[in-house]
Amino acid sequence: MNIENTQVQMRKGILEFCILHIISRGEVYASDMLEELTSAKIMVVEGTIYPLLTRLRKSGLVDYKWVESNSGPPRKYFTLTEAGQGFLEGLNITWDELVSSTQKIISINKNSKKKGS
Amino acid sequence: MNIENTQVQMRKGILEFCILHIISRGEVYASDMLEELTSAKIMVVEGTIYPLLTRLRKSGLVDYKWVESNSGPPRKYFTLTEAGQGFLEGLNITWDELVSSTQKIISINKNSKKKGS
DNA sequence: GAAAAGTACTTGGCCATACATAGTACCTTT
DNA sequence: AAAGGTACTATGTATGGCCAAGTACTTTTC
Repeated sequence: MNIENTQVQMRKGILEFCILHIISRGEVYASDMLEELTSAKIMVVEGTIYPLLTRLRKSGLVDYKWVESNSGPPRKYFTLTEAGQGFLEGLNITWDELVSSTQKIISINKNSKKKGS
Repeated sequence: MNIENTQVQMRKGILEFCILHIISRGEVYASDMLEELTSAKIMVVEGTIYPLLTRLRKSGLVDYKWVESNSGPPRKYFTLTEAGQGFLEGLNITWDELVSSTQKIISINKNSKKKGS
C-alpha cells in the first residue's frame, strides 16, 4: 500500500467524470482530451483513455464520428448523447456531495470533535 | 454502466483517506467510524470497512489495541502510527490537487474554452 | 446453566476501473 | 516502396468496494 496506488484509486471514476465534461463542451478526439487533462495535472495515458471511451460509447453516453485529418489517419470526434447529458448531471451532483462530505470529515480536528446532539 | 457504479468508483481511495482522518483525531473503533461516515452521507458497510482496516494495519499505517466493552465483545481501538501520519499528509496534498484539477476541468464551459497560450 | 439474541470482527468471492504492453491501421515523407 | 508518425485496439494484471456467510464473545432470557 503505497501512496501512488492510493492516488490511482482516488482518481477512479473521477476520470470518467472529467472526460464527460470535456466532451460536453464540444467535439473532441482523444488527443485533445489527453492534452487538456494533462494541462490540469491529471495524468492519463492512452491505455486508459481509449478503453474508457469505448465503454462510454457502448453505454450510449457518447457518440462519435470519423473525421479525416490532414496530418495522419482519421480521428474519432466524440459528442455527448442525451443520455450522456443526463448522466453527467447526475455525476455533477455526486461530485459535489462527495467533495462536501469529504471536506466535512477532514475539516474536523482533534479539538472540535462532533458532539452527539 | 449505471450511475450507482460510477459513484462507487468515485469513492475508491477517498474512503481510505477519510478513515485515516477520523483515526488521526483519536482512538476509535469500527462502529464509531461507520457512524461518523454515515452522518457525513458517506455510506459504508461492514464488509468494506473491516477489510480496509486490516489493510491499513498490515501496511503499518494504523495500529490497534483491544479494549473490553461493558456491552458486548471487546473492541479494536485504532490509532495512527507515525508512518500513517506521514501517509495522511501526502494524501491531503493529493486530495487538494485532485479537487483543484477537477474543478478546473468542470468549471470551463462552452463559451470560455481554454486558449492555447 | 443452556438457549437465544446482540455486538464486533473475519473471510471468500465477485465486479469494475486504471494501467502496462503490444499490436493494428492509416497517412505522410523520403 | 520503405520508414516514421499518428490514432486507435486488444489483452492481461492489480486493486478496492461490496455482498454474503460465518466466527467469537457477551448479555439476556427461561
